[in-house]
Amino acid sequence: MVTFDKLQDAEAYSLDFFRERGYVRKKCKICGGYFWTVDLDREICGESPCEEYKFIGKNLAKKKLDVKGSRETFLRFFEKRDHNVIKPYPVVARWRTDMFLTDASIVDFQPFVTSGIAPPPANPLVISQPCIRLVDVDKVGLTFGRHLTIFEMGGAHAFNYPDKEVYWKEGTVRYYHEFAREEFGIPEEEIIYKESIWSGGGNAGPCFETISYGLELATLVFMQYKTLDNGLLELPIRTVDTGYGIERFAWFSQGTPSCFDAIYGGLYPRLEKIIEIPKPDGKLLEAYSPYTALVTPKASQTIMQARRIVSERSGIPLEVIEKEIVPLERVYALLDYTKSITFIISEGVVPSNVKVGYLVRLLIRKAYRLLELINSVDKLIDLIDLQINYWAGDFPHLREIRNETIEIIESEINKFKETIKRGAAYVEKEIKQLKTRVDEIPAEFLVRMYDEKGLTPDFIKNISEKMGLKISIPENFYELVASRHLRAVEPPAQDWIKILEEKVKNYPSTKKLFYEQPLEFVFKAKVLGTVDNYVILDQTLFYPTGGGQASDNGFLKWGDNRARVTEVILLSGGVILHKVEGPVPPQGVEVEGELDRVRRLRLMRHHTATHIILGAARRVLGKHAWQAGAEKEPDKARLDIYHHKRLSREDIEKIEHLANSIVNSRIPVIIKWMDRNEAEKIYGFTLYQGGEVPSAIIRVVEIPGWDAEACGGIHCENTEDIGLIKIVKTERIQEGVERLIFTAGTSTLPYIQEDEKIISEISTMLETPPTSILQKLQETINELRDLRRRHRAFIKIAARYRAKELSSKPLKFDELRIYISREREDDREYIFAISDELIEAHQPICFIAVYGEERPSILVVSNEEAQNLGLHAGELADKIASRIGGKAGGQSKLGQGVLKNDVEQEALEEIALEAIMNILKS
RNA sequence: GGGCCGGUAGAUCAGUGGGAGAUCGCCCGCCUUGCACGCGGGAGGUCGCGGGUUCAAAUCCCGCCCGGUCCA
Repeated sequence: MVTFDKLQDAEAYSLDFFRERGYVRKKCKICGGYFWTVDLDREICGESPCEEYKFIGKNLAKKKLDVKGSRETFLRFFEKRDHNVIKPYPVVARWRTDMFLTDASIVDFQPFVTSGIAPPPANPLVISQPCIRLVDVDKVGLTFGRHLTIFEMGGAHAFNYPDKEVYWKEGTVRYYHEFAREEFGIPEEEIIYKESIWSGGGNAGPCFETISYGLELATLVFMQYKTLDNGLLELPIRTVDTGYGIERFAWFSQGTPSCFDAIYGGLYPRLEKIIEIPKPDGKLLEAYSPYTALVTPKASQTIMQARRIVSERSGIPLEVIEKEIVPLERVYALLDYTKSITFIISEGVVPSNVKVGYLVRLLIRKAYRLLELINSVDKLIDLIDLQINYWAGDFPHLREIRNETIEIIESEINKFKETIKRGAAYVEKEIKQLKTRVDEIPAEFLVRMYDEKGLTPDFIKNISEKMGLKISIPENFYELVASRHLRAVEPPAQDWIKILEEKVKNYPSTKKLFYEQPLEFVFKAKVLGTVDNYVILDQTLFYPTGGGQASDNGFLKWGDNRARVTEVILLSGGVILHKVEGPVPPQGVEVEGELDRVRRLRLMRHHTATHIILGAARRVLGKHAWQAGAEKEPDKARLDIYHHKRLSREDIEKIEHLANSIVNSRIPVIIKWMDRNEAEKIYGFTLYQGGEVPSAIIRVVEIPGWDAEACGGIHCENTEDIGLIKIVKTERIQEGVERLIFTAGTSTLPYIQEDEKIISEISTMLETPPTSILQKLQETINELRDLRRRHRAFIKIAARYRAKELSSKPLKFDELRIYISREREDDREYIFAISDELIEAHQPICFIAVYGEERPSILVVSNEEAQNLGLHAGELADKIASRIGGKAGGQSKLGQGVLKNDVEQEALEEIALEAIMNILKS
């Protein structure tokens, strides 16, 4: 264990190489950082924002290179120096649980290689890895391409084991130096090595940032420590982690005003046919570009601040920047975003509101808003298509999956348009209201609209300005949003697994018999010990819960004793625990284990069926249909897959047909243990449907020609053993994730029986055979509607007669007319209709009715004139109700309530009149 | 995985505990050569589902389903 200060020791950066070449260590007078240079007069480290770019418009490199040229130069350089070239990994880091996107080349080898669990595919190796970083997404364009959401990181990596040293700091810096000088012709005095500390993903180490002409071209990291709370721990494996900026080398070699010109220069002619590319004066650009080095993409610097700095130093007025440069920046950002979108979607990510799907949704929305700003809102798909064609030469999978990519993005755009449309109507309405109360839009409103409706402040600004309400967007808007989400996080529950692991840490790992003998159900084993009611055996046939497969159940027997095994779990140390009910076998005894045979066979069928269904879904829905989760139980299984639409009846039937055709084809299921790197080479990363697998050797379950997955579950020997696969239900558990619930083999029977029971009961109730229940039901519904309509009509007629009857004999007090009626029919509509008929005249009228048999209701209606006499209908209703037993209430014109006891006409009249008299008297 | 918002007529939505509403669309009539507009009339609803509180729930509370959105 060492302290963090260790990383700042000058010793960590002092190399023989520097002494040989005459490098000296200096302190930057601007940023205060240490750097190495051969230029004794140099006082500034050269890294942005300390210094502006010095290579713009110049021809400093040996040759001009595009991205491909830059990449090839890099790969071939290291290939010639004994590095094996490795193909790039996906940009979606599905082999990792701690991150969504590959943001550095070393990510490909974490955590298994860097931690020593698995060997690297080669050592040393070299790779050009497309990386995606979204942290500075809003400032892409501002720095003229120093920052990109997607870029290629040239990684030359060496893994140094205690017993095998490849190369370390000296070798790394020498390679870089040779590369910069020989391949790009950068003179030694322009190659600066700046000291820095790198830390990320729980690791840390010293590093050099290499700088030439104001541009950082590479970072050479020496990953050496594991970071702990109180210090650093030396790692057994020291990793050389270099990141050469492929696009930056291309930019430097071309000296174009922006990095985007270097990356996309070849694309501009075709791009211009789709959108207008602003063309500021070339001299203006060359004058402006060097000072974009002064922009730092940090949250603390606002975009306006950044612009002011560049304006001051370059001497170009802000108005000119706004008019000439900003539109160009938008096109730059658009190019970058659409490339990121293309790469992510092409790897089968479905836009959604969770996980990586959310990240790509944000990108698509940002690209869409940018297109709106340049009046080309319908061109997103054209740009995606352009990117596919532009990069497909180097990344062929982009073209292979083109149609699917386009369809998913189109669907996402349509969803966004809907959101915008709904949002606009809502905001207009809200602003109309706000205008009556305030004269400026409150910040809280902006935050609420963003949080609830996904509407950005600039969108609201548009609308509110049109409607003439002032608005100012707070600089700390996104902090306000974040603060809305600040809530105390619940501490994680006490982990009982951890406690068990601690208790069994001295036991040897349990021998697993279930992989060798998947169709054996009885075994003998020795009891090594027990913890509470958990039994530890030396070996077992019981499969523990894992990989989404439920555990086996069964019995342990010894002598005349029998214990029921209800759960089996595998602890991280390799010890398997058998949870038992009944007597617990004593330590040292030999037991006979017996599995619940039917349960196990059902689990096997469901597991193999899950692989088959996944293969079918990927064929029916597309390659984006990755597994999002799965669970196999004896009576059913479920598989969650990514998909951007609800599954139609047709989709489901297609999947069922395909899956059952694999069952019928009687395909043997092949299971083999393979070297991790080799398996990835043969099957690709679709192996990891179930998530990461932390080992050098992985177990591959293959249904030849259909599906291959890294999987620890127990499977059928042959697809035909499954018998039948039936999807019984689908749900959408989240946007972009569909859940398929299905059954295999005889587990299907209860579902069929249940359906049949329901159909048969409906059939009986409708008094019609099952084949015509639909028609009969339709007729029944039609009839119901017709009856309802007629009922309403007759109520009106009946009420008119009843009202006429009542109005002929009102109780009168002066000009007040009172109608009191005990109605047997329990129909409120009817009573109201009578009331409406009676209440019309222009004199005080009060109508009191009790209706219904069981729990009679009371209704009191007073017209305005009656209310003026003091006859508050609600109070009157309550007074009457409380006399009879019951409660009521209401407003002055209308009172309602329910009575506990029945009341006849005479009694009702007596009580009601008394109540009215009391009110009139007071 | 968590937070927030919403679900009322075919569509868009109003309705803060006391009778289910508006606009558009639909149907009929009038006006007009015809269409559109205009005028008059009409049909259309298990207020997402289930439970609770209450004399009384579209409305308040709880759970679920569905949709939207933000965050990790």
